[in-house]
Amino acid sequence: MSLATKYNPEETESKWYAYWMENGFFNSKIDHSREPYTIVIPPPNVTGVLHMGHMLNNTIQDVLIRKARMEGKNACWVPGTDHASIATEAKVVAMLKDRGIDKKSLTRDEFLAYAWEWREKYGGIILEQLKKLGASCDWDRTKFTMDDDMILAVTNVFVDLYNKGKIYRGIRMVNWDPQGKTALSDDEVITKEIASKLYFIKYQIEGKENEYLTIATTRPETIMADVAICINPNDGRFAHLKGKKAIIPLINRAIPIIEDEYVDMDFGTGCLKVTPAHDVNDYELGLKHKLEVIDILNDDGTLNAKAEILVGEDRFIARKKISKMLEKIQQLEKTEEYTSNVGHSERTDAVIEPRLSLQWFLKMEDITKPALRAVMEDVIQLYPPKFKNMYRSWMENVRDWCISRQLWWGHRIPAYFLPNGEFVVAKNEGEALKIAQERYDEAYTINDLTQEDDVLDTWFSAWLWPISVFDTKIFESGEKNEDLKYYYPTNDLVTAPEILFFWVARMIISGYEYMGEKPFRNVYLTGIVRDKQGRKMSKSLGNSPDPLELIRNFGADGVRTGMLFSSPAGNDLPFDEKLVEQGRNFSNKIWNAFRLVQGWEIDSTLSGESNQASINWFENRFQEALTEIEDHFSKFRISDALMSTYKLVWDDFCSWYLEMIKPAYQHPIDQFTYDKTIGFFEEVLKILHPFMPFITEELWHQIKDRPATEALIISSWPRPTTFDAQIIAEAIQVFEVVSQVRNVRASKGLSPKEPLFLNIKTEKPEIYARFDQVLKKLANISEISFGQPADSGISFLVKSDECFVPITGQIDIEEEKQNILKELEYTKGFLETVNKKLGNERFVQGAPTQVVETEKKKQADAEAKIKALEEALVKLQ
RNA sequence: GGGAGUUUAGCUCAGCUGGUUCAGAGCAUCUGCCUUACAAGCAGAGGGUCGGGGGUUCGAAUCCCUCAACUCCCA
Repeated sequence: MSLATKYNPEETESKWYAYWMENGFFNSKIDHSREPYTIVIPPPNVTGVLHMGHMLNNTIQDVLIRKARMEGKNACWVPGTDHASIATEAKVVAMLKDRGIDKKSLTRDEFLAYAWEWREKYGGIILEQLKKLGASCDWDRTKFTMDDDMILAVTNVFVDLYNKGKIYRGIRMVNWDPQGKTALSDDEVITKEIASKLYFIKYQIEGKENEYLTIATTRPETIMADVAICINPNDGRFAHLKGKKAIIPLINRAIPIIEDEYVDMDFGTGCLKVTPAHDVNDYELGLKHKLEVIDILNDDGTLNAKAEILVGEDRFIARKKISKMLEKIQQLEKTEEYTSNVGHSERTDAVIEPRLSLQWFLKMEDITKPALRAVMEDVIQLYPPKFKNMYRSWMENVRDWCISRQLWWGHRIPAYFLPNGEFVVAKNEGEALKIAQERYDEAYTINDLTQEDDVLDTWFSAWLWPISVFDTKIFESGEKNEDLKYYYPTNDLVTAPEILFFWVARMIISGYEYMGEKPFRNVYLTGIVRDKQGRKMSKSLGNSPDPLELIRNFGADGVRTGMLFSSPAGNDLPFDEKLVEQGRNFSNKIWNAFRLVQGWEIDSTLSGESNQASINWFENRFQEALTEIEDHFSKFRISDALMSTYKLVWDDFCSWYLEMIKPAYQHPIDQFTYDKTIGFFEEVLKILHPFMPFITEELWHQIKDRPATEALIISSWPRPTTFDAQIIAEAIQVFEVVSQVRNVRASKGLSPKEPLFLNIKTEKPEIYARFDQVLKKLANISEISFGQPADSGISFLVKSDECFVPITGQIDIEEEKQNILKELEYTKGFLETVNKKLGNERFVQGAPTQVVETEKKKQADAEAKIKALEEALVKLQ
């Protein structure tokens, strides 16, 4: 035997991946004779290295794409990465810091040169890692959201939407990340519950020596930005304060006391400090009452000159100091422990500062409508469908999308400011100048243009992905190229629910806006990979295994199946190394099954007749399983499809079929059975291939030498046909007898080597006769007889067939009696409930006839069983 | 505060329109085996009354109500 007893994946994997690449099996070209099957990868960001979430997500995509390829579809999986403005810029800034370079000392172009250098060096890592997993992407199509043509696409979309009046510039309260020094969209903010304090601060009433009002706030450092105190007009407690002014402590500025029903009389003290520059609600209130806006914070979260005191201090330090200062002048009445929800930057984890700034927005109200409808009407199907609710609530309450970011790394906004304070939007300087000259002043030159410094939100490029990976020109010309016509809409999108709004919804929006058509048919939402304690796997927690290490230890096939064993759509995957271990064991099982078959000698003079029943059974069983597997796939139940495959291979093929037809040691096998078995093996390898591409391709070529045109990856998926359920049921009956005989041996301590007699009392002896050889081999039976047994022995029932194993000496008659009595009692009880049902007229009349029929059959079976048990009991006497 | 989801064997999960494919699977556990394909294995076994309570029905894991716990989304 030339093969090792243990499968060694490392060599196999690199060999076959190279082979697939060399033969261009991953590449897809337009072919109108075949149906396209397209997936665009959720572009991992260039800063990333492969993590467990990617592993799960890309394994699923690879399973889908490989199956489609085998089904004869023109499978096209487009890979790529996105530029991840914030994350990448943060990495580059950090890298520069290590080299002793301050970002502020660089020009934009100098900084971008470093950024590109960084991306050249690290940007491709994650794609290389995907190859280790076996991902069969069309690498020739690899895209990056900041490729020249992709930038142009984004620019054109911006200009187009601006010209349509959908993009505007406005002052808004945005989520400011003082660390990243950029605005964030609402989706990039994570709210966390933080234990903080509620500070009760006394404000003196103007002109009254000893009269104060008290406000409660979690942010005492913002009192210097207060412009009013607000009370509820219905609040009798404060009626006397109407029209008066209060004095801000420490800086002694008088501010009006205003009235608005917005104030919650039950919360805090009922007096609300109004700070429009630093709170969203206060900002709205400020607009309503036409209040002044005083912004006391710098973009890095330190206090500015308008604060008058503590200028230059960080906001959190200022908070502590102000608390002390207030205490000193006895205007801090008290503090209370308080849990508040505080927004944090998804990228930098800095506490978000609500901040007023001039930003670019995309109007969402109209543009989202077709996208909402598409999902609600299942034109685009979400798996699992429970996400429809979430999708709807988001789309119905969507706010305008803040698309500008105060960063350098990204798509620079194509807006050009003019000396007269106006701006024009155009795809390049030349166009912009032309418009500026036409609209404002013929005398303008290129030097009069100053381009907007901000870049666009990363998602503003990613939302075009299903279109732009095929065609970047359409956004300019409106003409679709051939690729786009052929591959769009794509078929399935596999991604995480976390980015359902960030990304999926926006792709749907842009799909309808620019193609008038959905970007994909199905969206499969994977769960989050968690550790055993249920925590999300993350770099900062250090609770994530290294995926490449896992692949080294368990094989890519093992890891792929391990990830899929327990990951129903939309459900989190509690990761446990046990899972990939199970995957590895499965690889090994398949490997060894092959070693067995490969070692057989063939004797062409032998007849395979005795194996005919086994072969027949497996053919039908395979079809049954295939039908099941297809059904699972059609519902995106990938885990279940894998489990059905797993059981077919391990239980049916290895544990039953191979054992049934296996020749005795050092005996040859007949040609017919051998050929059939190899045929089965090949079919099994095919259905395993999407899950375990490497080992299956290896064994496929171990079976025989084949040219590249016959590689497994491009072989054809087995066609489901009808199967005979009767044949399968009969085999199960025989298997059950085998199990029971083995059980008798185990419970009586008999050696498997000692042959036994078996007597079966049945109405259908032909079933057992057909599997005569199998029964004898698998249960080590020397002789099978039918009819009434002469001797006493151990008996058991399989359905209503009564089996006897005559053994002498070792039987404990009393124990046997007890066993039979126990079963008899149970069966009688069972019969009673059935009889009760059938005796109930309302049941007989009300229930469907089929149900009544099965009850009658249950009755007959139970009666037969009771009779058989009673006879067995008599025999024991 | 509003909304959604989950709760079935030790663990992770299936159980579609209420009725034998209704109590299942895989893993784990226990027992016996190194039987020349595989100890990363083989053979066998045990284990849950379906979160609690109430209701509808001839019949409920499945429908309704209620309580509880957990998770997520939005505010």
